[in-house]
Amino acid sequence: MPELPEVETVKRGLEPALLNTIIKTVTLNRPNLRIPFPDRLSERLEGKKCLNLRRRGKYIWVDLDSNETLVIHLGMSGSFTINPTNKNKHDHFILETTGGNTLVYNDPRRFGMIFLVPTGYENQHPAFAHMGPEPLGNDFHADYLIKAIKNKKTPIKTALLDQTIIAGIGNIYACEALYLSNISPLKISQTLSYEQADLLVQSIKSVLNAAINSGGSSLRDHKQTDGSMGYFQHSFKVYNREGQICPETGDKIVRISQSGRSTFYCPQKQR
DNA sequence: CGGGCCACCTGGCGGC
DNA sequence: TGCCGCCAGGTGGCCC
Repeated sequence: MPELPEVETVKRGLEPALLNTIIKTVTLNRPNLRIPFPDRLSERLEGKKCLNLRRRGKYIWVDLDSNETLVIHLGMSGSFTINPTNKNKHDHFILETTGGNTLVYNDPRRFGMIFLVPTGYENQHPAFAHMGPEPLGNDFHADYLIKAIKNKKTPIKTALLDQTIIAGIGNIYACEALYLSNISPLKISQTLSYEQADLLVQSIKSVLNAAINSGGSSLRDHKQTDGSMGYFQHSFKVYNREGQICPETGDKIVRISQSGRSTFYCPQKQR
């Protein structure tokens, strides 16, 4: 599922259940997700207080009072449910807090990741060492983007998925932002004009903020931490809309493949 | 180093 | 109803 808006939605959902509470018990129903769970994970979490929740790109960071930060990535199919009514297949990681809440991580495909980093040294971890700026932050702007792609010969769609250029963009919001910017996903990155880069930056910020305000997107079975669905998928202009009509041009939205991922766009509007 | 390809997994869907 | 191929929100290793 999850790109920046969905991860942000999950982080906000976890906050009331985790912040300033103590992790009472940890249950691991298997030895690994995409990577093995950290050594002695349960002991390193149990009895620790959650001091702060943060998000970096598509990762959630939970700062503990043990000078360790719990890092969670939801992969393609990971989700959290707080106080679920049923046990489900693929419930892999479960936290119970002294506040009386149960947080269940479910992930059918197990592309998710859970690991620990020393608090304050997050950026030394390989996952973050070369990560690009937060798209909603002040240091993501046209000057930055132009510089970041000035030697890039890959299509701009592919560049938007590169987490070392921008953090948190995935396949959906890359397609949506390019549509809003009237830029072809096939356009070679280094050929973007300053004006196009500026419009793209504004479109990225705009679409991500709109998605966050809608509670993220619910594709397939992805739900929020309270079990409810996000709504932003109804606002997709091109993603998953192959063959449908672009409201601006009346032409059909097409699907192509770039770097092994589907790209949806309106060839008339996006040149 | 840049970039393409593929693996990692399970499950849903459409076609036959 | 069942089987099969294809597709899926991400990441990273390998190879050229």
